[in-house]
Amino acid sequence: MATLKLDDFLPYRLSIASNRVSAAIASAYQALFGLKISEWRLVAVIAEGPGMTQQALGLATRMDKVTVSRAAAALVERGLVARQPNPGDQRSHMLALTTTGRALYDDVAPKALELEARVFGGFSPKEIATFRAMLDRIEASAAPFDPEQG
Amino acid sequence: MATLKLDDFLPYRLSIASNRVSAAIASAYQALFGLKISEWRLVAVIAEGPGMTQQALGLATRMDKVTVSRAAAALVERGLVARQPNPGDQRSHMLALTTTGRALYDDVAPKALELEARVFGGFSPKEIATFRAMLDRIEASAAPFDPEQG
DNA sequence: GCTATATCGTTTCATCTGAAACCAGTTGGA
DNA sequence: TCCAACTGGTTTCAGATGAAACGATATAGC
Repeated sequence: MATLKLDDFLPYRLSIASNRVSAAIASAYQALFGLKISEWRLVAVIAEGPGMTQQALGLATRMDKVTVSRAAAALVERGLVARQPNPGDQRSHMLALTTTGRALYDDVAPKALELEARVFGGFSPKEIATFRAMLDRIEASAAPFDPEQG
Repeated sequence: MATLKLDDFLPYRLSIASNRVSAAIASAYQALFGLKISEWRLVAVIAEGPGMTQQALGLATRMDKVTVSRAAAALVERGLVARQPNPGDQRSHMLALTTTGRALYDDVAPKALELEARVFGGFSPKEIATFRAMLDRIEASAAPFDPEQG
C-alpha cells in the first residue's frame, strides 16, 4: 500500500507556490495599471520586438490563441497597441505599442522587476540561476504529456 | 528605460512550468480515474488522516472552501467518501474514505508517484531537496501579498 | 484558373474558480 | 434565556480559460 503525503508531493507544492505568486502579481498589475497578466505579457513581448502577429505572440508567451486574441483586443481598445496591416498576409496584423503603450510599459517594467525582487529577494544570484535551470528542465519533461505544443 | 525580457522573468517561468505540470497530471488523473486534481487532493489528505472536517481539509490542501465543498460532494456522490456526524458540531461532518475510496487511493497513489518521478526524473535527491526548500521560501514570501490566509 | 485543404484570428460554449450572499447551527454577553 | 455576532458549508453569480466551430484568406495540386 503506497503512502503519499500531499505536502511532499512536488507537483502540488509547485502549483501552490506558483498560484500564490501569480495571485500576488495579478492583483498588483490590476490595481496599479488595470492590466491582466495576459495583457502585460503581450505588452512585454511587443516591446521587445514590435511588428509581431498574434500567432507569433502566442508562441512567445506560450498562451492560447484565444487568450492572445482577447488580450490584444483589450489593448487595442485601450489605445496601448496598434494593428498595422501585414503586407504578406491579410488574415493577420502586425502589432506594435503606441506612444501611450510604450509609456505604460516603461512604467510597468520597473514595478514588475521590483515585485520579482520581493518574491525572490532571499535568493542569491547563484540560486536564481539554479532555480531557473530547474524550471527549464521541468518544463521540458512535462511538455511531452502536454497536448499544447508551444 | 527599464527593459524586461519576458523569458527571464521568474514569475512567468514559474507559472508556465507549473501549468504544464498541472495539465499533465490533471489529464492523467482524469483519464485513469475520472478524478479532478481537487478531488485527488482531498482523497490523499483523507487517506492520511481520516475524520477531518471540510474546514480542516481546506487548510491542509490550501484550497478554497468552495472548491473543497464541490470536490467533497463529488466524492460522496461517487461513493468514495462517507460523511459521519460530527458530535461536537452539527454544521460539519467527519469525512472518511469508504472501502471503495480506499481501494481507489491505493490504486492512484503509485501512479501519482510515478508521474512525479517522470517529471522530476532528472533530479538528484539533493536537487529535489533544494527545489522543495526554494518552493517553501517562495511560498512564504508571496503569501503576505496574497489575500487568502492559508 | 479552380477547388480542396490549411492557417489566422474571432466567437461560442462548457468548465473551472473564487467572491459574496446565504442558511443552519454555535457561542458569548446581557 | 435571549439575541447578536460568528462559523461551517452550500449556492449563486461573474470572470477566466480553452476546445471546437466558424469566417476569411492563403496555398497546393490538378
